[in-house]
Amino acid sequence: MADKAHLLQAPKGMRDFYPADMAVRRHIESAWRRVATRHGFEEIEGPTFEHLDLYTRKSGEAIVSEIFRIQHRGDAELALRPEFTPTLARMIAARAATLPQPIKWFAIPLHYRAERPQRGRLREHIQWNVDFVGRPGASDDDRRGLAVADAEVIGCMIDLLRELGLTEQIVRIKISHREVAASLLRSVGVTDDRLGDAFALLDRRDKIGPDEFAKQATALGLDSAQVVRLDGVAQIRVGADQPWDAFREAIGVDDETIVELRALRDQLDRAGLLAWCEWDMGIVRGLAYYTGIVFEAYEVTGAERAIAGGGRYDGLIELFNGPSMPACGFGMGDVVLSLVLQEHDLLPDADQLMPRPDVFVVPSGKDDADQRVISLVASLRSAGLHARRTYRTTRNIGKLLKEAAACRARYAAIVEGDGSVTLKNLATGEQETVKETDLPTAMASRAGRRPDAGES
RNA sequence: GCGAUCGUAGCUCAGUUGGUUAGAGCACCUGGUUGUGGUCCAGGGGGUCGAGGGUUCGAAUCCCUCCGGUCGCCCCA
Repeated sequence: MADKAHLLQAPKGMRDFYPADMAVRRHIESAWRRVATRHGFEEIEGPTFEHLDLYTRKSGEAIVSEIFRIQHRGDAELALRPEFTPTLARMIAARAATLPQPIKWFAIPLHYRAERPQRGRLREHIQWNVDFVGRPGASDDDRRGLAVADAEVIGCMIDLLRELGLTEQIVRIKISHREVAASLLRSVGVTDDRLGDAFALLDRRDKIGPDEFAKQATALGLDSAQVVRLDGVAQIRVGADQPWDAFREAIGVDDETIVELRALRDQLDRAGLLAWCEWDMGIVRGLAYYTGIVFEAYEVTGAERAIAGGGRYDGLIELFNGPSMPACGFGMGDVVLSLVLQEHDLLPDADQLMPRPDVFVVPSGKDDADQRVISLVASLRSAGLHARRTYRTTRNIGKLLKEAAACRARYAAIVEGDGSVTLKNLATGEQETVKETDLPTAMASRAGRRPDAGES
């Protein structure tokens, strides 16, 4: 591969982040971190590589075939992580005995999949993972008790959407339940050995159209009356803020089967979140480890892939040799989220997101001003200020001020060379003269700089 | 893994039926207008036309292969 052009390209499906791109990325990541933190989740991180069998243990061949594998000499095969949940389960299983419960953790890791890139899907992406592991209340086996955790997780997700400017008019959280859906499928006439295929078909309903749907449903062994009933199940969509009876009648199963959904509704109602949510039995989720509620966040026009998705996976910690612990969580990737924000004009321009210098220092050209710039910048930085300077040799003050404005500095400091500095407020145009030695303290007090100013 | 489509400067594009050393605007850089963000002036860097091969006297242009982008399929973390 001595191909020079080839070496200049990022590998397929991978992204370069130039400063402007990085500013946008940090904008999203910091919103994730801010929201998860205020909901009481603590940040963790795991290794980028895991043992390959961490994934092969539970995932099907189709998923395993899309994992990037790493073979180093004779060592056991490694995998670039395709998802975070197995790592989370492993970390919890390893210390389950000593961790205070419930465990509320989040992570913002990079994930990898060896697939053909397309809209909303790249080979490397950043995904926010939020998980609630353990029982939210006193230990009991009350099926309704876990709804508190489910609602907290969904509430955190909604708060993030809101934080970035999205509304319930733009995004909808579609909620289903694995067991409820399975029960519905059985009642339609799907046999247990065809349940998996029926779920997959349910998931595809909107994409393949009614005719193809009917054809494939027939292939599952359903007669024409059953196909019609299955189609009815796939199309059940009831706003969560509608009366509960509307949903109960739509799916037509007994109260015992939907007790967890009912409990979830109560929790979401108390948190004031029902307007964002919708019961949709067509939501399936591909992963095998989900055991209860499953949910996905969609842009309402359906133009994009799911913004986020998750659910309850009560058996997974045990599968990694930990204790039996209930768990619920979701993942939200940066790619689809960015697309949706962009479409709705909610992604600020990069220059609005780049860090702003407090002060930009330029020499006047008089006396030894050039030399004084160096020590002045050093003392400003020592005072904790974001200080930049020009590297140009021109003495054209106009051009230097333009440079200061271009990087969105709050103030420009013109070093006069006689021990004084002309300090110009670039927003208002006001300027004044201060002593060079007083500049760091003068700046610190007036730049309105807060300790966290660099983060947001 | 399969299919469609695209690829000329950082960006948006021009480049005649194949015909000299491949262009424009914006952006960027340097300086000037002899100290205030604009305007203006002068100058500059940057592309082996995605890469490699073929046809031809001659290829950005025609053909093949590969590499990427985009959009689908499969699958969805």
